[in-house]
Amino acid sequence: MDLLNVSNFIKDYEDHCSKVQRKHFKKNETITTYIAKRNQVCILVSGEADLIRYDYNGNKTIVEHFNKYDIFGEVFYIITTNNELFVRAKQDCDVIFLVYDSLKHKCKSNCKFHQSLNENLSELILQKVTTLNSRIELLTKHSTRDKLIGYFSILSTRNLSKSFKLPFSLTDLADYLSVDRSAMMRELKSLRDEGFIEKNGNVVTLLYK
Amino acid sequence: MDLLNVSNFIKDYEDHCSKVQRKHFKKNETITTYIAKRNQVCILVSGEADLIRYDYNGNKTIVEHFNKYDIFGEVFYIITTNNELFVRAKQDCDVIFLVYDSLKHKCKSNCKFHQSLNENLSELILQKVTTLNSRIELLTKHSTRDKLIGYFSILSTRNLSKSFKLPFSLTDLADYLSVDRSAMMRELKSLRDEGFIEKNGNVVTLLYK
DNA sequence: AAAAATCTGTTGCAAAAGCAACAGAAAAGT
DNA sequence: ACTTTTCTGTTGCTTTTGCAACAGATTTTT
Repeated sequence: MDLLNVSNFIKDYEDHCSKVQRKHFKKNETITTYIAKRNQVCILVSGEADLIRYDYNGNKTIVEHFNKYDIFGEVFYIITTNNELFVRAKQDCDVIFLVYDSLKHKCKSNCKFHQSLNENLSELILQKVTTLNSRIELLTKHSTRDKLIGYFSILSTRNLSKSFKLPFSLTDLADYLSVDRSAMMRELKSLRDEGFIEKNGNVVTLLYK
Repeated sequence: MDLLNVSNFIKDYEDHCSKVQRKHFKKNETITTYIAKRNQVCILVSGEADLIRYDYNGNKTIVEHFNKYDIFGEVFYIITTNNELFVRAKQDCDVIFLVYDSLKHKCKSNCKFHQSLNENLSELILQKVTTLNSRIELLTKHSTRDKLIGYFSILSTRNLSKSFKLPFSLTDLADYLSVDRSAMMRELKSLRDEGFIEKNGNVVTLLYK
């Protein structure tokens, strides 16, 4: 599906349908907290945001990183008491809030946008599955080095370039890859020393192959 | 959605629609290999199966474990050349094969089952997302011990009991949790010695809380 | 029933990751 | 422009993980 289409759908949907909210968030604000049974689906219309989890030890994990038109929300989660999950704006963001159950049933005004969004939603969810699978692939790598290389090659592929900007600070990158920051820094240094990568600020360039 | 309904839908769909295949597999047979652009969606109708990945180092990972009515298939994946992904039957299995694109468009006979399956499919995909998110939660745990405890409490919750049967051999469990087998065995021993769990064969009982 | 293959449990040693702490750089807030 | 906060880069030390190897138990195959 074309991203522009999503945008148009959202615009139309918003105009015709109740149960849809659009909100603006400033940098660092909390967009939503994952609370069970809300059935919440969110679409990021502009900006960037992270889904963050703190577990019972206080360990922070960046579970996902969201860009324009990514969907997120508590419907996708089994909420347990051991975790606190919330989405934080990394820049100013616009977000559409929907209720999943209300999508499945027709709305009162029987609007055609309802059906359209419904169809598109399954496409968006499918995209989410592929994203999550890539994430799992990263996390199952056995070493910090393999995680770094794996993540870099994802970014490289996505940017169609050997050079790309990291969407995270290094501190956050460690939380995303689920590794110790100091160990990651060490590995990053080795990768540079061994000539695998180049790094200037938050721009990384792959030198291999 | 009720599982029985899925089953009925599948039965009806099969009877009315082309582009649907049902096949039987014996234990240890390969159900499917993930090859790009196939657009394949599979539904496990009976039996159990694992999605297995071998990376370029020959490292084996059990990416997912499938039970009755789980869906899987290459549509959910971005296939890279570094990986070999396939699904292996752990017992005799029955599997329905669909082509994702053909689901989105109406079939020639314009059958009502098409639409029904389509709707249900989005529900099934949503379920998949929640499963994958639980998996990510497991994999982001920092120690082998936390992974074991986390996995055990998932099984315990799912079985509504402090006791449950592991669906894996210990060798496979290590590949599923993405840890070294010997390290896992050590940790398992400590958990037993410290009185957190009990283990008889492949039945584990949680003793805490 | 015997042979082959796989799985479990264990160990010693090597390598990697985690922890804590700190100083300088950079960014954000006032 | 100055202050405060966060981020980067680094290190010494400890703990955990990974590797390789092996023997006995269990399961599967012939």
